[in-house]
Amino acid sequence: MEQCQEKILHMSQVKRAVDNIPDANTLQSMTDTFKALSDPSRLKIVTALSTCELCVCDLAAVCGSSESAVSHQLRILRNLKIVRYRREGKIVFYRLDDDHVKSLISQSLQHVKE
Amino acid sequence: MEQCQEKILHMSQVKRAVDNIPDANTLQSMTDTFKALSDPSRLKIVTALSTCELCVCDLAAVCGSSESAVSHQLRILRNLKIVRYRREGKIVFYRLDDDHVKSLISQSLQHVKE
DNA sequence: TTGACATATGAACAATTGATCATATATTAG
DNA sequence: CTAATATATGATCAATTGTTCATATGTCAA
Repeated sequence: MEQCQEKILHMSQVKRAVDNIPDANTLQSMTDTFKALSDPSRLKIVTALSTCELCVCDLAAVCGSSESAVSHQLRILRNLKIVRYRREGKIVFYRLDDDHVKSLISQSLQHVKE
Repeated sequence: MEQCQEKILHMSQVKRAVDNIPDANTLQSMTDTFKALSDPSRLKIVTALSTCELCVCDLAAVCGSSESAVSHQLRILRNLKIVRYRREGKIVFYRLDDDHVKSLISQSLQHVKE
């Protein structure tokens, strides 16, 4: 191990690679975003919302899970600014927060379809 | 709950949303891809590899973790076709498998920078 | 062949996570 | 106000996951 640390094969590339890694906070936010999309229930919610806004009740029907479970997942997505919501009376409508999320979905779709 | 299932607020949207959700296998592959990027160690590896190819030894140095740990993570990334490798004597060089991964990284970076 | 080095893998353990159930909050109707 | 409905949240528990350590494999040099 020691030896290996000392004779890194491509020092300049390693340096460049290290410089290219985002700072710890940014990296953490990025992994949080990916983690949010790494659960089938949440990905279902997000892909569903990529067509139009939906309320919690509808999302539960779409995902085939309980409203409580959906609500828990929505909180995670909300905290990560992946979804926004607006209240209309008793109903809360959710939609995607920005277009980057749509991009993430479509890129991953293309990736797995190869 | 029963009641809610029966009076879905926007039936046509729900139908459209359901139709837009990829089939189970595709969805699983997508979540696997996101999961792969949802770990700080693996995201470090991937962002490092987005600059140039690197060997396991270098990646360990870049990530500040053991070569064993890196190797374990690389296997996961390999299985998901996120990275490729080529062997040159004793050294194994890793690089990103395709450009979709780069896109995923840059999109998530833009997302968190807002 | 043997020894050294780079990488890979298996097992085990600690930490994280998603679902469930019960309960709480928010809004409207009456 | 109270009742009903839609959503949110807290606690618990089972399942999953990343790291570590030990060991195995693969490659080259002598």
